[in-house]
Amino acid sequence: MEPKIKSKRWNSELENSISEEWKKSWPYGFDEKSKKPVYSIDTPPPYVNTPVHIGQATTYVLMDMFARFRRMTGSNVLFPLGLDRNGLPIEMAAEKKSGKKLTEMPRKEAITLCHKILEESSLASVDSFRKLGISFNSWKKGKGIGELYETDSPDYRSLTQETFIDMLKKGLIYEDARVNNFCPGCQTTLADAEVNYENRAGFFYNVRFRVKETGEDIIIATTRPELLCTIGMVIFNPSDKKYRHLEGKTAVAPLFEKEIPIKSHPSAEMDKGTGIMMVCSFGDLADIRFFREEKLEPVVAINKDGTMNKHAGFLEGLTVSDARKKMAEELEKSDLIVEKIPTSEHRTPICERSKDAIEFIDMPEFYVKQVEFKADMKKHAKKMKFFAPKSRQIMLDWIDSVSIDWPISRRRFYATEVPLWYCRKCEQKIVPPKGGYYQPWKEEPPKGSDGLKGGKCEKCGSSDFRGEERVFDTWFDSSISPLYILKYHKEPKGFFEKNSPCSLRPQGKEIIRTWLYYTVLKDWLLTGKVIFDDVWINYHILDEKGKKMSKSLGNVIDPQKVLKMFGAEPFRLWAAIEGNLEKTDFRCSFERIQGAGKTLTKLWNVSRFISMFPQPKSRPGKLTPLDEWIISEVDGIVNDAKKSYERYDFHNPVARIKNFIWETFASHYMELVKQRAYNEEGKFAKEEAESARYALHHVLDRLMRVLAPVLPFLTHSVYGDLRRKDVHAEAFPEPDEKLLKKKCDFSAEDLMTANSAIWKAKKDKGLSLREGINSAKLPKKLKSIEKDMKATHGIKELKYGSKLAIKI
RNA sequence: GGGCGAUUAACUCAGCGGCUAGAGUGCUUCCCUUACAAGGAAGAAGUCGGCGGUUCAAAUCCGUCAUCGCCUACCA
Repeated sequence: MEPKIKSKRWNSELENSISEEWKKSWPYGFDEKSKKPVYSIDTPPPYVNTPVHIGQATTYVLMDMFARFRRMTGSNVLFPLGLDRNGLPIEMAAEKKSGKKLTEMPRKEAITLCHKILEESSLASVDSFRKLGISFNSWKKGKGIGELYETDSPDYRSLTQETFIDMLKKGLIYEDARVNNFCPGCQTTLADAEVNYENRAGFFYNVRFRVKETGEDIIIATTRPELLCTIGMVIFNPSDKKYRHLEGKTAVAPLFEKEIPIKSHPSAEMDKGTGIMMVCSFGDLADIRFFREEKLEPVVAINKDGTMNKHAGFLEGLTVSDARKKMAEELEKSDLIVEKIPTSEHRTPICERSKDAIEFIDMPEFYVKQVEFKADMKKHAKKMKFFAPKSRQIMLDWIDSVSIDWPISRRRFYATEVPLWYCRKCEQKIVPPKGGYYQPWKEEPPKGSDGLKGGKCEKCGSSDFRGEERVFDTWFDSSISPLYILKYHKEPKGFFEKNSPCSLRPQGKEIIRTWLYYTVLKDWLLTGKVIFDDVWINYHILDEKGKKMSKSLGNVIDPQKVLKMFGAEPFRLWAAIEGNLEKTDFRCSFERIQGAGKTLTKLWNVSRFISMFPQPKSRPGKLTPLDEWIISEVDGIVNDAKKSYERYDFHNPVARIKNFIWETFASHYMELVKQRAYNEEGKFAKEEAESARYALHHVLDRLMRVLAPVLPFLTHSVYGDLRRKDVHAEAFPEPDEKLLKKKCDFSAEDLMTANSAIWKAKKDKGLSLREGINSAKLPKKLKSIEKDMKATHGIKELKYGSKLAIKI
């Protein structure tokens, strides 16, 4: 008998030919006319200027498994690909490439440089996605449902602006000048979510102050001596006896001779530093809060370029870090520093993008209200189903730590423009109508804007307008991705109404506080809905040594390299089996991806073996007990896999399926059924052979379908060769309930133990596995498969007892 | 400082109240048996981080300590 499948192993060239086939007619487009329920996946748009690395590729592969599985269970899957092209990362790349600061050139020029970066940005990521077999709805850019979208397209940006106009009118957005995180390098205000902390080396300076009334010295520790000129108060803990006599007295700041009140305050801890501290405006966010609560007048001594201003006296013009050094020197000269203790533990807030130290500067910015919605947000976080459930806590913790509203305006260039104009004469605000894409820095306000009357300022009649120059935080854009893909702006009462909330948000744990949090907040404020049903949070793929992949460490693995070395299928199988990305990080190892390839070879050859036998047209009237057993085994596994897949767990079921293929099926069932399936010597009845062939094909069929989401190429190839159908268009298999409930006489373990004992006995005697044995005693439960046991092992006399015994 | 997670075979990981604790890789011995030598068969290998406790029963639950990660915070 000749197998229908010719080659002896799976190879990645077969992937290429299937890719070519799919290129000609892409089978995964979104069908708007379909009556099936929509299952929507809000995929994370990767940045285009750097290609995705293997860790990200792993997450998209897993998302693809979710999508493919849902298609097989009767959903119309919305699985669009988006590309992120807005914001600081693009501007940073442009600055690096040109060697110039964008903030120091005309805006048009800066934008031209960004466009250049975007044009040159390779589409390596998109190519990787294609080769990995990811079934996004479309690879074509467009505005249609499911088409590839870009976050800087006029269509996307107009939705971003529309949401701003809406929220502004609803009073959910306001403008205010308050002290906030400011990055001197990027020259813009930042939200808390964009600030990271790093331990940086520095010093504790123990500085000598004088008490005006008593003339005594007090020693105050600080890491920011350059802020001495902004000191607002000196405080000590109310229960600290050492300083109690100073209550209400006046401290004199050294060098500046500034007089400030000394008070007791619970936020001063007795065992920190010297137990008495100075509060300056502003070393950190806590200082801001303190000044606000104590109604102190802050002195802002730092300019927005990160240099000291006139309030800093002799430090004026110096950068913050130079000023710190200079101040320390001056204090030392005057013998005002008692001690200087080096520390590597000084926690410094830094800009997530540029890594510059954050300063606190007041600027007028737009804010989205969020503090007053903390309780609502916690309710929403509890409503969404998190996979894994423990990931919910990350979001709850973050909500707890929110203390100020969300500043959304940025003083940068390549991002969505804040769509506003102002009358130059009377500062009347001009708000354009929803639906357009506006660039106020280079356009006049459009007709129909609020605040205009006949093209003139409604209030003063002037026609001289100033366009807003600020842009939005990129998260203000990103947080509407589910609205965009569900066509909120095009069909709020149609497609959106019908198909929201979005079924699934898959994303990394590190952007829970940004992407997930902001999306849930903003989309709820706009639509009144909790925008996601399910949230799948992935952990990270680490490098071979267990280190996080990052460009700076130089340990980034390109998926193209993996594709070239092994192809998509071993990588996909590895991604499913290696670890549980919902719960923990795991490592990327080429050795282990290659190892996954062995299972492909096994599965391929199992298929090849089965392909030798014709598939019976219908189910034989009677199946042998062995065949009934294997069918109930595979059906049970498929049934459990379905339940796990629904919970986004591919790891456990696929590992189990892999084990089933190698052990239960290939090593034991196939060995036992071979002779009967061949039936070349006519030892078995025709019906018995038919039963074997039916069971073999049944198992193959189930394996192909249950693995189709994981191994789209291999299953497509095998199923296509043997069934002439596309496995991806098949339904996910339902078990044979009758067989599943029927109890077999024996278990898989009984069978394996018996086989192993016989093989071991032969081996111990130095016999080949093909040689026969005279007698064997097997457990009674195996009696129903006597014929198969005899034929497989060549047993002449078979007896039964409670114990297993082999005689040769 | 607070929180979360991890610690299981040489390595990478499953298992998370109940039969002698599993898998892959690696290792040892034998075998080209007509699906597969990128294979097959057999095998060695673990006081499940330490210490206490709950239970008839503990990798599994509780407490505590240690080490390593991550998140979070007003450590002057």
